[in-house]
Amino acid sequence: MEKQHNLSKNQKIIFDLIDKSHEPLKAYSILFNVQKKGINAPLQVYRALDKLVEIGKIHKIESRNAFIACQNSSCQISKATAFSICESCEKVSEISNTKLSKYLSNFTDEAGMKYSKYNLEFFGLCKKCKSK
Amino acid sequence: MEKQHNLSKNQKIIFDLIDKSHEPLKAYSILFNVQKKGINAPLQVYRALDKLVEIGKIHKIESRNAFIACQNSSCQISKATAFSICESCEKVSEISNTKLSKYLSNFTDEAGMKYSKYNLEFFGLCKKCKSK
DNA sequence: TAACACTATGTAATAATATAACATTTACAA
DNA sequence: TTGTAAATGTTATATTATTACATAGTGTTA
Repeated sequence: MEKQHNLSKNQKIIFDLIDKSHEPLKAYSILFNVQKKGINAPLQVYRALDKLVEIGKIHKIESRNAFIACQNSSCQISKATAFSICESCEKVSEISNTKLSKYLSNFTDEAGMKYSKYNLEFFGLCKKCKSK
Repeated sequence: MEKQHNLSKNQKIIFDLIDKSHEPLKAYSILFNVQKKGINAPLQVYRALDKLVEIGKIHKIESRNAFIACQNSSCQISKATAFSICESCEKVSEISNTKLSKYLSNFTDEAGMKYSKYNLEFFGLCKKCKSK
């Protein structure tokens, strides 16, 4: 059983916005969009984002400074994430591939270290953009 | 044969600084350090960084907004990078593991796409920090 | 060598992303 | 009901990165 996290008011507002979006959202674009709901300051957004990332409801796309909802019900706690990013249209998809995640979780470096946490970003052209 | 890139004056100053450093450097810390050499503005730093990243002499650690020199003579052109990052002391090492890079370069997603470009960041505790 | 294209530089202003510090309130378990 | 952790609200500020415009250097080729 996953731990149930009851989102607070701000967390819920911001999660709902990100979850409904079909593209990664940036912090200040989120801020702009939630101002009518009484969230006025960057810090309120960043605090909610931090918490949502921490509990695995959203992920940060590091190379884009943007946030998307987790597409993968099984990674709510894990911090092992993989994405594909289209360099033309900026579409981002979360990759949930058991083989890949097993491979990376079991990866052992030269010093014999394993890492349960990782973030992988693949770059290329999505199907649509490729066929243009 | 790799293409030889003759670094310009600013590029050389900034590359040398990063290359000598034992830790990733941030843009404004670089700026501070090269002011005595006549580089006065952020843009001068960012332009050099962009170019150095483009030609593969340095890499950006996305999760840290910092730059390190490429440790891997064979990735001067490739944009396929992997790093381990210690969450305690922030030590960053470039991983050059042929198996890993082959695995990732050959990875095919659900839609049948391959990606020659990727960035992977592993997080954990380095040996030193683990034994504390 | 002149003309051209391309790359790099210099400078000022500003945009975009993120955090510090402090006061207060809410949720909820002991 | 009291103590504690989490969340909120607000202001100010720090950090990271880009736009816009003017100038200078480098290398090619006519």
